[in-house]
Amino acid sequence: MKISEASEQSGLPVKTIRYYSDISLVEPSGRSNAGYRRYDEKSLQKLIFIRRAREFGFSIAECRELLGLYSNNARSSADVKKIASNRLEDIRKKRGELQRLYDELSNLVQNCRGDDRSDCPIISDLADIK
Amino acid sequence: MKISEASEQSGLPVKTIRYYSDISLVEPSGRSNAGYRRYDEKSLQKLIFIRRAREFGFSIAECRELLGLYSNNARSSADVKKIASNRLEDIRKKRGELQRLYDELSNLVQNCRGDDRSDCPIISDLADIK
DNA sequence: ACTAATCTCTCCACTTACTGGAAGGTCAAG
DNA sequence: CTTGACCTTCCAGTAAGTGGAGAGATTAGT
Repeated sequence: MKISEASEQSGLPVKTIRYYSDISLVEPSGRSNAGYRRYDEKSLQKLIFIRRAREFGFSIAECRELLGLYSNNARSSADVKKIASNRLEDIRKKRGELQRLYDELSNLVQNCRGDDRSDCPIISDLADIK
Repeated sequence: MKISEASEQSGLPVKTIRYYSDISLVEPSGRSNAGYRRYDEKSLQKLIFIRRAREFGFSIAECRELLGLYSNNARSSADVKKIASNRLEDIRKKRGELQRLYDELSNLVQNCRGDDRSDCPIISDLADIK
């Protein structure tokens, strides 16, 4: 199939698929006479794999690693679990930070009258005025 | 004060302060004969303001906007509240996505034995194998 | 006064993960 | 045979900095 069909099937933009080809993350299975990229089932599966992994927040570097494991039947599930656990830990941290942020900011917004007066606790707090 | 002291006082790296100067976000109050950036109390306060706003996840563009409001005594607290509320909405969304992600991924990790066998639910799920 | 260490300057390149656009080649339909 | 949709490569830009090179300035110690 051509790149546009691979795009439809995988849910990735054409540009992104080309980009993955450029960085040798997912190479097309071949090229037509005119130089058009061809994708077969296997390369399509890899694209889908990457799309999902990216949705899970894995970086391109991690995707590359996971893809290696994915293609390697001799992999151990321990290797995969390690990468996923690291990612899980990242998410845990980010979630905590985000929550703290949310609490602080919503507190500020609630204390702001939101009228046409110029005194505003959001500005004051950002400016660190005691 | 020189840039290194502004850095200490504001909690921003020297490089970042120079960057903010380059993009005209916070200009130094002046330059020494030798061309060294000088920062006074006012410019320092702006740097601190920006650092805190960035910690709250405001983009540089939003910081620029907030800084305009910060410096403008004729601002209305409604303007500020609007920007902050948008940001709050972003955080709410991101928080939801992150939570969903966390649940899915932790489910996968829990179902993975993590031994030296090659079958692994994390890989299977990413590959979208039913 | 001299020297060495520490600043500071500008400029350039690199980062992540793409996205947009220009210029040009290819292919199928009417 | 031409039109329009597709494909190619290459160049540039995004956000928000970080890192380093090479050169000038300042400061501390002798």
